Amino acid sequence: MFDTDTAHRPTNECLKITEVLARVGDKWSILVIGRLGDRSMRFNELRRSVEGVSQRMLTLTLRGLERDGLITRTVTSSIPPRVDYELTGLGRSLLVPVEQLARWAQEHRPTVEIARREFDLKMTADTV
Amino acid sequence: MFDTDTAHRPTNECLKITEVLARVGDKWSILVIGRLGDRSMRFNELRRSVEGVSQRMLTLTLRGLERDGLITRTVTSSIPPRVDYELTGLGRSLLVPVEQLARWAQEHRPTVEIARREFDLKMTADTV
DNA sequence: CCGGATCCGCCCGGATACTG
DNA sequence: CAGTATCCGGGCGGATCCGG
Repeated sequence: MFDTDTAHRPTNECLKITEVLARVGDKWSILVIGRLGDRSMRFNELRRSVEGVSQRMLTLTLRGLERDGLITRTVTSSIPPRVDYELTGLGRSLLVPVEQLARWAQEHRPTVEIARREFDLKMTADTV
Repeated sequence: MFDTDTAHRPTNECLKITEVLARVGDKWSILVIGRLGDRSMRFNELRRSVEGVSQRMLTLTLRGLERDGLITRTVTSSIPPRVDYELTGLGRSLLVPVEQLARWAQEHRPTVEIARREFDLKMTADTV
């Protein structure tokens, strides 16, 4: 999979896709994209909303998303200055599969947590 | 989003989901899951297939996936020993949204790359 | 209010060597 | 073949201070 043909060309497409997924896979990116799904937001508004993200990481994440054309950054030169972030069309299109993934996570989280506990129990049992 | 209600409880569900997504977001996990989508595979078979993954990382990735109940690990004690990895039902269910994400990446990769180049050009232009 | 710049701890992840 | 153990360098990410 991750390829159109079943012959499975090893690296060609796959690596490129990985590169793109690297952005999505990033912890903060998904959360930020999720927050911007409803409406555009300002920097500190996002900062408070995501909660747990440091200023540095939020900045870097936003830069990355902007670089990939997933969000726009509009500066309003006023005092105090104002910067709004908003999903682009591309960003909104990404929202669709991301939401599906989120739904999967939400739906199967209990199952995963049970599996984790079972696994951890077996491990400690083996060690002891 | 990432929440059932629009009231957006900040941390409760969201953090848990992030925790689950952490596994999916992992670079190797997605690729391994993708490989196992078709059929079960042995360790070194996977190692060659994924291509780029180190032995250590493949081991860690497989442990994580097994811990989360996404794959099974069946040992056949023979000489040489044989270990097969296979997707569980849960793992296969995850394959669905992951494939959608992969499709998105495949479909929009050119757009993203163009955006990146444009962005980088603007940056260097500003710096110079 | 929105960042950039810097310092630095820490963990990820590769390389290597060794077991069953 | 399928790992575990160990070492270690690079980069991620937090904290802090400063600038517009």
